[in-house]
Amino acid sequence: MRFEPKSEFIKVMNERGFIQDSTDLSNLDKIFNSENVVAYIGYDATATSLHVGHLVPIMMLRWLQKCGHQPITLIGGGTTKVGDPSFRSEDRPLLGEDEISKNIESLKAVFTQYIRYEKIPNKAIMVNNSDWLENINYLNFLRTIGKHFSVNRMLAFDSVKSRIDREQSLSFLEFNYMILQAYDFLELNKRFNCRLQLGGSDQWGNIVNGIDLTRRAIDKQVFGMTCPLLSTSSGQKMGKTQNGAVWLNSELTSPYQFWQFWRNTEDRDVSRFMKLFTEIPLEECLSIETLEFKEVNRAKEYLATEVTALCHGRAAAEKAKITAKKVFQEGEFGDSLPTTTLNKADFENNITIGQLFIKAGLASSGKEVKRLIASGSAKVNNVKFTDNASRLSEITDLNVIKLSVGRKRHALIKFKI
RNA sequence: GGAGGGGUGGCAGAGCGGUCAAAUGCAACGGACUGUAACUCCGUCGGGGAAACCCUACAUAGGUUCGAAUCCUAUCCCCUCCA
Repeated sequence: MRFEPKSEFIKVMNERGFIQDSTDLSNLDKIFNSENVVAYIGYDATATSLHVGHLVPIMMLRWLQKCGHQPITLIGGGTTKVGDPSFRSEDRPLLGEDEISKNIESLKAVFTQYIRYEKIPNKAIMVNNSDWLENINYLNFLRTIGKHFSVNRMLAFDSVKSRIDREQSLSFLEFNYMILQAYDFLELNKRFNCRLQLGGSDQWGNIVNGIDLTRRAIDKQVFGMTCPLLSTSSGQKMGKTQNGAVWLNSELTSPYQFWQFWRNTEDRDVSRFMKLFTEIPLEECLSIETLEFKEVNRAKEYLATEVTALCHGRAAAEKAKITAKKVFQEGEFGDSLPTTTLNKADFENNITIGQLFIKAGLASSGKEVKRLIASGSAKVNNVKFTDNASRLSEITDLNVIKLSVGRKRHALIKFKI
């Protein structure tokens, strides 16, 4: 028997493929259908930016708001100091205060891109769990919260089980993480009547603990819903490129690179990604599945532009699209290619052209440049570059040059006397 | 506290005196094929240098040896069993 959601939100989640797991979905649907619901997602400030893997839960929250409900974005300023051990084989390195507060700012910037925090009735709330975690009284916490947790049960959760099974140490510090996250949920319920926690499927254990705690501590029913963790159809973990993760922060991954990432989506994933990462109407997303290959290829541009527009704004997305067109179809330069400007010292030292590849981020070492030259994949202004000994002074046009590695990786070098 | 096993490249995991910048697999990068796709196949994969060539690396610090990832000593960390 298929589940037919009544509420707008659950319906969207369901048909666009957001739901991996949910507690009591039919009841949740009823509530969504009759009331305004407050829901939250939480992210720890463990990295300088979020990456595309984090995007799905954020999109869930965005839809939630669109459907008239109220989102809470929780920043784990407190829990970051503990470290989530879920599905990790080793302890996380402990982050310092400075780093954490820097990361928090970056997180906020991403959230505000997707979610509205002002001027509408159901404007979102931003909270930081350090507000209530920092000053917890240990004994008091153990007696009121700790008593609701069964260690036996905690050990049985998949998220830590493999760690235990493999006899890898799980510090007491990290073991407490799920309790703290559970406590967050309870706290948000008390403060804002928050009744739903969203998250990636790796968060299931933590979410369920929060639900149980809220029931035991204050006898209220709250809900959890997780989305699938991203992977491509060929089974790759998603969001990785030659430069590492694809970040949502434009300083770390430029809009052009971001656009390129989506442009290179596999055929089989285009429709699925449209449903998850854009607001393109469902029918249109579904129609992709029946397209001929040539049209699928066009659809990837559409996908890339829409995802980029959400993340970096419409203008940046269009610009990235135009650059891509120039670079790939016309062999031209394109404004939003990664650009490096040379400084005076480079001229004085008369560095080698090979070094330019390193400066442009197309190669990580001189050795690599050599390899690229040897394989014939390094190009300067679309001409195969073969002479590793050539130097800057041999460049005749001191305006701008394009460096390329392979067919896909391009960068510009600009000159400034 | 006692006995034993182990710490190797981004990861996994061989090597156990020289031919080791270190097998193999994964990841990554490049090429062929294409559609800026997937699949498959091929190549590359510590760093500096235009090059000759040089420099770091097999937990850390010493030692033995012509020569050590490989042997010895100490230290740190992880695991197993016993108490």
